[in-house]
Amino acid sequence: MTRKKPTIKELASAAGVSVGTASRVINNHPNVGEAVLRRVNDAIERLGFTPDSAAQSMRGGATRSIGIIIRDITVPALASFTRAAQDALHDAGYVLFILCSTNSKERELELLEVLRKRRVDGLIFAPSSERDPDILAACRRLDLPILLLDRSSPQEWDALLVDHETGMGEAMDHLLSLGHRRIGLVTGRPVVRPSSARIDAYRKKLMEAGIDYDPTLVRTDGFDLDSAFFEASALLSLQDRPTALIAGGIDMLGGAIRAIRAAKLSVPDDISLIGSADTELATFSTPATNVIRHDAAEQGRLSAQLILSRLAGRTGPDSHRLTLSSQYVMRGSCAPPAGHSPVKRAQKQKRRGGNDELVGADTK
Amino acid sequence: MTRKKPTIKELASAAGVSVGTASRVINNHPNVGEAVLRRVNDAIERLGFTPDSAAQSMRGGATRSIGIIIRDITVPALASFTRAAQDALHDAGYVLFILCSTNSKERELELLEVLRKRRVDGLIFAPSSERDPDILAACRRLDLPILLLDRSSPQEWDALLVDHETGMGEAMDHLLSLGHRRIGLVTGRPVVRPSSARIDAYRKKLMEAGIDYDPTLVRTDGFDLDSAFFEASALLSLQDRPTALIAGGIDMLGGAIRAIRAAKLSVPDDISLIGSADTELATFSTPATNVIRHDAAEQGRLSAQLILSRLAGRTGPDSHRLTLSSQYVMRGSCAPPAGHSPVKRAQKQKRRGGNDELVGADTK
DNA sequence: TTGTACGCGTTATCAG
DNA sequence: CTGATAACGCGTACAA
Repeated sequence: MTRKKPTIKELASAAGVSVGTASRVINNHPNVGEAVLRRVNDAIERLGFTPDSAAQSMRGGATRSIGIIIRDITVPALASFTRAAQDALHDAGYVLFILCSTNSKERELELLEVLRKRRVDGLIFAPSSERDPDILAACRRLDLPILLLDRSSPQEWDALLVDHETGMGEAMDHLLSLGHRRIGLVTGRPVVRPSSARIDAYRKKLMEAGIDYDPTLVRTDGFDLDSAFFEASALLSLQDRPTALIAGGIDMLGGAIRAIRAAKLSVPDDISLIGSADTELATFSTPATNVIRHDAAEQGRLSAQLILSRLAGRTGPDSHRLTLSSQYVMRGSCAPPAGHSPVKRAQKQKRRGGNDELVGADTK
Repeated sequence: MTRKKPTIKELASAAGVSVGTASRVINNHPNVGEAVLRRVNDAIERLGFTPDSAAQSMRGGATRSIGIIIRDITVPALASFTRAAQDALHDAGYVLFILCSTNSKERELELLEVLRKRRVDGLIFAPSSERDPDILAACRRLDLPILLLDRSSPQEWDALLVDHETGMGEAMDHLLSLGHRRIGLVTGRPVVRPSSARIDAYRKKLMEAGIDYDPTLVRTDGFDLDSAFFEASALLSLQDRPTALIAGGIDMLGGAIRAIRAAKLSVPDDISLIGSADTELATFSTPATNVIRHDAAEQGRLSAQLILSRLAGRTGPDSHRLTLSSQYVMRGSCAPPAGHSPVKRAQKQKRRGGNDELVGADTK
């Protein structure tokens, strides 16, 4: 039974070689004698030797670890993202420090400090604001490759972006074609791309349909479930309340549903509903909820790939940006507004709910 | 703008002191001169100095990091657990390496190796089997404080346990009182406490009710959603299918619901349904699903506390174990079996679904 | 092909 | 109270 973690010195003496030779075997350098190699490998096996990564980091500089700061690992889409990124990084020999910011600036700064101490080799980050100078300064002093998650600025860093516009556009098209003219939108504050992109697409589609933009129908606060509940409730208690509601955040559908229930409304008869991530909740709600879907796991894999490629030596001021598509998935949560002449045929199909679903155009 | 990460040597010379003094200031040792202290702290601020934790680990031994190996961070209850544990550990100055095993033995061994290299100070672990000798050996060679998550053996390690018996017992009592006599149970393989405890409680309650135990009604495979779907489907396609179904795993409710839908059955009229974690899905499903609830976040906090206390010096062969209660939450997913004389009054209340819920006895 | 010796950034010990 | 120095485990020039 092996006791304490053996050092390379012990390994060397056990194999009857010098530490230099032992090190060469460990990192399989070219010039090692046949017999010596076997002897050392044997000892490695016998002692259960593993190089101490702290010491390695100190010598070589790299820690083979990268950090991620996200809002909350408790949000299903973010968990999927993180899981996928971690798996990919693991395969490349990296470990991932997963840190949750709760979308708080103070906490973000604190976590950046943690990562600085730990000297991670890279950072995947979705800051709570794209323009906060303190956060940007803290990032810069890290002096690391950074991959922004769905944040478009600053331009100097790589970014993995989601094309919210397309999915949102398809969703709006659908609602408008059903006859909705008052469409509520709850999302995060527009200091961050996912919100602003959604709002842009929302306004654009309204304009195309010749409908005036009514700012009271767009409520922006946190991306979290509680904010969603609160803001959705506000919309639903308007005297001229919207006939459709879009939850513009991956964790907001639950809050919206809760608000709708609290208002004793039913989906889709009283109000049509669209969510922004394809979760268990969206699938199993009754009726199943239409969502703007994007593949979180794929985003995680690609993020890992992007940052690894950067770590692998790509350097210079040219930043890489990757944009992933989103698509609108129709299920049973949308219908013509009450009092509107219904398009029976199409509606019946959609209302069947559950497994058979229609995916919007941009499927490829 | 601070460039590279400054070393203690640079800090010392910037402050005009020796590295020894600098170090003393950093770790606020008692004997430091008033003026020198100010001078050094000033330089720390100015340079943005942070001690390199790799170097610290090398010197002191401790890495101030602890590892957790869990099934899948994508499972909501596990995400909540992990998040809470991480927050508590963060407050104590530790970082948490979150690693996902997918309940695979090979992967577990691989991840244990990762943690060995990284020299974490402690491990929180829910192994896929309580008795697998390879895993136990790998754990032992880590030579670390280990906290088992809902695993009762081996006894030598601390453990945080969930009292599945109580919640399961209450659930069974409810079903039996409604008149169910054929109750299906899908759960994980009984190589692990959560499964075996559930099965034990299930059998005990049946026996008390004078009902013969029918092994065809208990299906054990993975704890994951797909296994749940598959095993639940098998139960539902029995010629004499159960009138109630318990999903005995924190990630299994979705699979059970999917199976029920695929079988074109409806809850609770055709079949009563009980889940094992209080998730969004359980809350927002229609009808809202009865669950056996336990507080994952609280478990996370307590786990952190337990392992910290162990790290703080508690030593010796005496292991600490903490058991947390579970409780049965009644909502709208259970009813008397079809054809059974219904208890109308009680049922109506439960069927109202949604927010008003009745919590089982053990509420304290 | 192999061994020796130095340095990475810290902290702790020991003199002064 | 402060400064110099050894040691932690490893990789790598450089020497043999």
